[in-house]
Amino acid sequence: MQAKEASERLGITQRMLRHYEKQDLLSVGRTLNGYRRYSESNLRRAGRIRDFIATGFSTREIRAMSACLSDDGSGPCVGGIEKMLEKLEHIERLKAELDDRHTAVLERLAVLKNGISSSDETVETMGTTTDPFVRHETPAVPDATDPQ
Amino acid sequence: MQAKEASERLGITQRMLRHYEKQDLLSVGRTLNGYRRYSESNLRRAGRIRDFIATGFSTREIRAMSACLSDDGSGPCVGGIEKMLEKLEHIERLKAELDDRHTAVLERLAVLKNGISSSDETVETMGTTTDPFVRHETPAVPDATDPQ
DNA sequence: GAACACCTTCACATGTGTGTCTAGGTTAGA
DNA sequence: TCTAACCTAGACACACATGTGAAGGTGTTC
Repeated sequence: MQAKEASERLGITQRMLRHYEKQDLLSVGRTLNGYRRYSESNLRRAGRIRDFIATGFSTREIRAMSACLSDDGSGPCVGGIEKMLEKLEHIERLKAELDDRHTAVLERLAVLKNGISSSDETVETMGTTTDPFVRHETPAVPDATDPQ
Repeated sequence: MQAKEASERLGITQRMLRHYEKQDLLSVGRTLNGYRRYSESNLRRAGRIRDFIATGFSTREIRAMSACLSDDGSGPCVGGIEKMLEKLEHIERLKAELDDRHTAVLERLAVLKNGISSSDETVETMGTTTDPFVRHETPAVPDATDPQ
């Protein structure tokens, strides 16, 4: 398929597709007239790239992982093991964080679905401008859903 | 504690802490001389902010979620429910993706720990410059670990 | 062949996270 | 009192993902 359809199916811009290609993340075929020709496999890969970027990976990092994560050989990846280990840590932290957020969001939504208009003015949690001095902590609630 | 200690304990720069504060994500107390005074709760929150940013959230998004995820009221969040639902989708997709990547990485590492020097030259998977024309797809492998 | 919708490359612009430098104030120790 | 190590605010700079516009080629349809 050509660029327009690909971008529409992925929900991203053609510009982004070209960007990923330019960053050597995506290798897109061409038709005889020079038009890009996206395959289904291109689409899948592009979608993953998209998600990775949306997850905070840079194109550089994605490129680096690309070799390590390929189905085949390990050769070019050897030098990158430490990098991958770092990344693993990061991924695990992020997964945990996302889990927390996920449940937190669900809980919050549940609350909202019940009494929406119940509490009217709600403290906004941040008090950025108010409170000129030292006392900005919450009473030391330990876990991840604790604001501030 | 003051800025230096905070930044060291978090493993991020003072500049970043100030940035988050300036973006209204973090509300830090001051001592009488104007120095920032970070509380333990500040640290936890800053750590979470850090992870969120590293996970691809912008400060703007984090700020938007801040109200919704607070322990207390739902008031200012009401308008943001759709946004949160979108985010939820995103989060779930990312979690799945991270899971895939995670296992993929683990498998790859396992392979590497066995025969490292076995395969010598390995195809690099991307062939960006070679292959001037149409034939760049992999044979349509369907799932997430399929390269290209 | 004119119109139109697609495609191409190139280049400049913008937003955002972060680095880094400047210029100066504060605090503690010799 | 001098010095070093901390702190502050502000500004300029960079990388990166993206947007956008220019200038032009291709293909289809009337």
